[in-house]
Formats: sequence, C-alpha cells, structure tokens
Amino acid sequence: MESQDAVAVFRKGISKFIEFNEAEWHIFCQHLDLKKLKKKTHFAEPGIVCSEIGFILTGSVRFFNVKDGEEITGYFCFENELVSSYRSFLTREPSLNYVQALEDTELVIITYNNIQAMLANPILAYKMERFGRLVAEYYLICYEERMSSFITKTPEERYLDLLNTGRDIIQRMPQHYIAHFLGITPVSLSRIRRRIMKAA
Amino acid sequence: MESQDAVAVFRKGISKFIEFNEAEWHIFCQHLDLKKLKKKTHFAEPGIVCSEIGFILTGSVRFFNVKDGEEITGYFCFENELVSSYRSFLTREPSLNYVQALEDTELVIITYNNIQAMLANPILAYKMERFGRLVAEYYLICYEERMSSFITKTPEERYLDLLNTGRDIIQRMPQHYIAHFLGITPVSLSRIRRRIMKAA
DNA sequence: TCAAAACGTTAACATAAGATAAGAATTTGG
DNA sequence: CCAAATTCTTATCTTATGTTAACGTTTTGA
Repeated sequence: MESQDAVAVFRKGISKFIEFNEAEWHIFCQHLDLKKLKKKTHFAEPGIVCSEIGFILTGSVRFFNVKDGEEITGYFCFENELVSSYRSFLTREPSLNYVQALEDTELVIITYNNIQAMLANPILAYKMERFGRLVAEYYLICYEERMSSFITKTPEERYLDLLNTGRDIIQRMPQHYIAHFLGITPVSLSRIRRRIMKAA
Repeated sequence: MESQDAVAVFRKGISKFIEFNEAEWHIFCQHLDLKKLKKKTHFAEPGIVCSEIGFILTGSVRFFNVKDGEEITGYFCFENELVSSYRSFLTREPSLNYVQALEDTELVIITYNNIQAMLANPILAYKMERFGRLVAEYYLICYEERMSSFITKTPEERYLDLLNTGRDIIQRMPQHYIAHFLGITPVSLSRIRRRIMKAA
C-alpha cells in the first residue's frame, strides 16, 4: 500500500482490535491495498463472491437487498468501520446483497487471499487469528443488540433509540433508507415522526 | 471433567471449528466442567455477568427478555450447540436476558477464566484464538441471516422459512415461544397458521 | 442552468398485527 | 388422579403498518 496517511489512520482504526509491532506491521502492510469507489458503485453484488474486507478511510456505504424490484437497505457503514459482505466473505458463497458506496469512498482493502496468506504466515498467524476473533466478536455483539431490538421493541422505539445512538445514520442517511433499516416503510417512518412531534 | 462419553461428544461437536492433538486435548480437558441444569433453571440472568459458555450434551434452552412483565423469547439452542449470553460473556457486562433450560439439560462448560487461562497458555493460545474466531464467525453468519430476514421478509414468510429449516424449533418449542422468536405475538402466529392452512 | 430524479409528507384505503378476553384441549405437578 | 397451569384458537375491537398516489421541495446530473 502507498499512502502513509492512510496507513496511519488504518493502524489507529484497528488498534481497538489488535496492535502490531513494527516488524509485523511491515509484513501486514504488504498485504493491504487502497481502493477508491466512486459514488453509487458497488463494493459487493448478489451472485458474486465478496473477496475483500474494507476499512473505510472516507465516505460511507449501505447494504441493500433487492426484493420485488425494490431496494431494501439493511445497514450502513461509515469512516473507521470495517465493511464486507461477511457471509459471502467467510463462506466463499455468492453474496446475497449489494454493498454500495453512497459517496466517493476510500478504503483500505484486505483480500481473502491475503488474509489466508497472513493466517498461514508463522510471523503473523497468531495475531491474525486474534484479530479475526476480536473483529468477529465485536460484530457479533452489534448483531445481537440489533436482533434483540427487533424482538423486543416497536418500530417507534427503535427509531427513538436511533435518535439517541445513531447520529451518523440520522444525520447522513436519507429517511427512506433509515426506514428500511428499522424494518418499516418510508411512509410509516414519516408517520412515526409526526406522532413523536405531536407528543413532544 | 469426568465423563468420557461427554468428552467424546464434545470433541466431535466442536470438530467443525477446531481439532486438537492429544497433548493439546489433555490440557484443554482440564479446563472443562460438566453442569446439569434442572428444567426451568437459569443459565444466565439479567443483571449478572455470564461467565460461562456451554456446549449442550442433552436438552435445550431458550433466551428471553422480560418486557412490561412479559417474557419475550428471542432464541433457542439444542444439543450440540454452544450457548452463552454472548454480549455479557464477551464484554463482562451484566446480561440483559435470561437463558433458561427448557428440559433437564446437560452441558460441558468453559468458564471465562478458563478461556483466558488457555488463551494465555503458549501451548493452547494459537488454537484457542482460532477456535474463538471460527465460533464467532459462525454465529456472526447466523445473526446476519436472521437480521436479513427481519429486514426483507414478512412474519408469514419468516414462519414459512422456519417450517423448512427449523425442524427442532418447530417440533420442540411451544408456539407462543416461536411467535416471539419471529417477532410477532402468539395470537398473530395462530392467525398466520390459519391463513396458510386455508391457502393450501 | 434546467429538466429529471429523488425525497419527504400527507391522504385514503386495505390489510395485518396488537390487546384483551373467553373457551377448549392439553400438560403439569403435587 | 385431579386441580391448576399452560397452550392454542377464535372473536372483537383498536391501532399500526402497507400500498398507492398525489404534491411540493430539494437534489442531481447532464
């Protein structure tokens, strides 16, 4: 990878998971790439195996499915977050969803093959296993909390939660994406917002 | 751990994640316990940090929250599956939900402290990191698929899916638990079943 | 710069789901 | 073995959501 800036941001970004010493980091960096996605282009697509995991330097992406010709947005990622079509990446099966850049987006990329190479490299293997474990655990917890909100909360409660904790999503995403993210239609979210307005 | 039967079942059960050689397995076993839960007793409870991960030898458990005095079932586990209140186990924060034995249930237990000990043991560390990674990735994929079904499918579609793929749940769990698992009320599930009956 | 597309709100109507309660069948536990 | 609890269904009523369409506003992109 080239840019020293990007490298530094990435190193800091993943430091909550793993820290490499200089020798390890040197090898690790040889397995990284930079990628620029123009707005509206796809990081992953249905029917294609997603072979990359990305770290967002700048920009944002959304995950969406197409059902009955309609795009249904399921998730978002922003700066300093990892992004992949995880099931596809981990199982090597074709993705079921799109991952699309919502703005011009710069990413640090680790390919599946490079991860395998590092997992097979005695110098990096242990830390890569640990890195993978901690990342997977982190996202497992995210999913658990989100699942739980679907089981125990109403759409209105989920929206109120999002107002408190989802600043990036609330501020940067159009409302009809947020609606699907909450599991409802855009029309329904508009009504919920009106209800909340009147109550307050 | 005592029972050789249990050990063998457990070893086979986790072999899809990791295989230990005899020396490793010997040490690993020193960090396992057996636990028997009587029907309706709790493996995890709100307000208490869950410090164990279990492998179900016999029996089954359900995960549930209490909201407005009502029990809301979010998940089930059966024989040969791992069970824990994952967020609590991983973060060391109090659990937000109950995990309850639905029948007399026998488990192989690994405590948090024992996992830490093995992660710190040079002989086991690498494989334990890998084991943890693969388990977390496995459950991450489960969550991703389940989340996706909440975003893109109707309750009726989720129930039809469950009829195809959730034999244990359909056959062994009472319908009102299944309803909450699908994100709806028991009354609503009963109506969905009637609709499906009439259509067929 | 300007036409087209995207976005958010609102209305009207149809449908599904939540809440509550009653009743029958089954299971549980002492 | 039997009373109590659980489970499931059904009915009624209320409420929320989905669907479609219209409208004004904002954004986009050529």
